[in-house]
Amino acid sequence: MLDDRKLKILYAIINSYILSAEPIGSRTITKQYDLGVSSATIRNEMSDLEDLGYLNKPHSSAGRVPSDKAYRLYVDQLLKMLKPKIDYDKKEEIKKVLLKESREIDHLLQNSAKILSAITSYTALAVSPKMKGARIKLIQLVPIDEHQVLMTIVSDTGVVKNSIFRLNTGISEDQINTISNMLNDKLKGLPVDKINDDLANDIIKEIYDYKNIIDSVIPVINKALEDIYDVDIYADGITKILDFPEYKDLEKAKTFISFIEDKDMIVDLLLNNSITQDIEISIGSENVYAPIKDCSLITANYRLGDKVIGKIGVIGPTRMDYYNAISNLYLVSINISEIIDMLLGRKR
Amino acid sequence: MLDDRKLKILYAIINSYILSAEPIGSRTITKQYDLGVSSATIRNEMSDLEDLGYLNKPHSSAGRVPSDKAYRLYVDQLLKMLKPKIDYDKKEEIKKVLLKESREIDHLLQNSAKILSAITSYTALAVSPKMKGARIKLIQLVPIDEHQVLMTIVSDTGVVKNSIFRLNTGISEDQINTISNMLNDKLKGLPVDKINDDLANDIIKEIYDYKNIIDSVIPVINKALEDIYDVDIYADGITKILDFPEYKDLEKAKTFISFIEDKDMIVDLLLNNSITQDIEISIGSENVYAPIKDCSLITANYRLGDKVIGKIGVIGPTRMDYYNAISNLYLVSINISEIIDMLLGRKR
DNA sequence: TATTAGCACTCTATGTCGCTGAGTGCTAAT
DNA sequence: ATTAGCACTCAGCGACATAGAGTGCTAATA
Repeated sequence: MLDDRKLKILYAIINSYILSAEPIGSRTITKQYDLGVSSATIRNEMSDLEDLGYLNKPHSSAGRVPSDKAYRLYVDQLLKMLKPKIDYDKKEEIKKVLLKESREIDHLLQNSAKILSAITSYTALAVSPKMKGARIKLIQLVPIDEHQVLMTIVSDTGVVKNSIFRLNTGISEDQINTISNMLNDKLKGLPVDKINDDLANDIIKEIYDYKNIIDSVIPVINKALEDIYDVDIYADGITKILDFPEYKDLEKAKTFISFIEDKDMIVDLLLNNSITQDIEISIGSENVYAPIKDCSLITANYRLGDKVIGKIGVIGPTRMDYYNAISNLYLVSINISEIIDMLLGRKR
Repeated sequence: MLDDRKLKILYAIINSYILSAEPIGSRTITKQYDLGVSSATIRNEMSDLEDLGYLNKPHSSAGRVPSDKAYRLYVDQLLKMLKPKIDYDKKEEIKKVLLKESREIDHLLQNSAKILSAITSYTALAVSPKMKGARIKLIQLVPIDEHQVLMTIVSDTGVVKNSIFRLNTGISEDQINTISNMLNDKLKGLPVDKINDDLANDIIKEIYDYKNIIDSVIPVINKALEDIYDVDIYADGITKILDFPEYKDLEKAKTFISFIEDKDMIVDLLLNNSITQDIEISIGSENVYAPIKDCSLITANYRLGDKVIGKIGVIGPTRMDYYNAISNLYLVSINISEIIDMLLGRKR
């Protein structure tokens, strides 16, 4: 559809615009790129590219600015080129930094966001491992004092969840332990989302003696599981967006930052898109949420074994250094997966 | 030192300026407050107040702006007036909202920050209970699989800390339990900051058989305790600062937001000042940290029983609605203490 | 003696005007 | 098909005038 010259010109404009954030004129192209044609020709081609929807003009006598469609073309091309190139030296460099302070998954993700934001100079986001599809590895009750019991649930994705709850009926340590063991036998290995009231009734049937206690424990477990679905968000470099001239407008900046601060939005943003691709990119108007309709979001999966359990991403202006962002995001995501594998062990 | 009329004028200026954020002229005062004197008299008094350091002029032909010294006077007065007035209806109203979603301390604090920011329209900060001075209520080890052990530590301040660690030497469930019980016997009730290497040696001496395992557990405990000191920060309404005209300057806004995002700074800000007073206020230049030298920070303690275990605060421009901020902050802090008492029980 | 009316003066904010420079788009020549 | 040339457009910028809010001083007043 686009002939070679148009493509070259379009890429030249995109590259220049990514650097300068200023509309690009025909003379700028002739000066900076040796395309062997005059500025008038470039002008004609630019006019065509505008008609085709790849370029926009801020006003009639200004230079051109790439459209979202142009970035899409550019990025799709870039992804193809990038695939085989992994800079292993850089990956190890990042890994070294990550390993230094990441003995727990939450630290790991926080640090990943930090380092990613530092390398790319865009805002970085990470979401903690999600429980959907996870299995219970351990559930146990421990008496803390006469009336308080600590419940701990560990998932095979490495998430640990504690709840302290009160029991009104006095209960002995032995009884608690019996129940704890029984719950563990029943629930260990089960997918988290398979635990429901039927199962609870099952359990009660088997040990009717403890019905009262079980009855009070079940809601605690359910609440805990609810909480466990409630993933955490790690953000870093939120204010980086203020460095870009397109966010000199306070109202825009405020909208953006408020959006990033809104946990529910970000969870939805990161988890409610497809996870088929390793790297997902949504550019400007492709984004569902209004506050980021002139941003680009790049996300990558991280895994435990071969199962995708979470995401990390960068978000910045559509005029973003996609090459840098994509490649570094990819390196960080690989490292996260590797380190999680290390922390949780290969056997599951 | 200040006669009654000067004081009235100063208060009038402060009140007007808090509302308008614009330098206050002598005529504004005569129009809005009935002081029974002409604008010329006000002008003379304002000139005196400026000489005394209570007022500043942005430029020679502008109105006056209160100095930090003026706010200090105003706030000290306000605190005296405010002390006996607690709006119990409002307190219960806030409590109702807080109770709805705060079954764990972290949610409680997050929600407190949220509601506080919503009521005051300033940025709200809260710090999770600190472990300094806390006692260990429970420590236990649980085998998860052949090589992994979950360690859980519960403090009497309601903080629960989990660490999953690996043991290279194979070890039976019974052995783990024995060690777990022993550690619990030894450490339960001890102040967290009393746990050190001497104690570790003590333990090893008593059960030399398990030396290897104890040796590998001790560093895990230490690391966990380290983490446990590492309090969390909850912030809400960070972008609220952008609503104030004094932060229309992007660079200033960026500095502020970056500061709030810097966890270490905020921890220091909240915990490293005296805790003698229930409400602490630092105004503008009284603040140590440069990025908030034109902000005011108001903090309140929350308690478990009679022990101060954490802080919550609001931060906004020095031109802040102190009355609203102080009284609501106080109500929220009382509620936090009460709810924590409920969650953790009165018996310790 | 304290207060006030009156006035000159100061300074910012705002709006207007014209210029400049970068850029486009068209036409005619190559 | 390409390009030189030119008229035209428009944002950005500085210069300038003006308005308006406010001060500080002086002299009159109670």
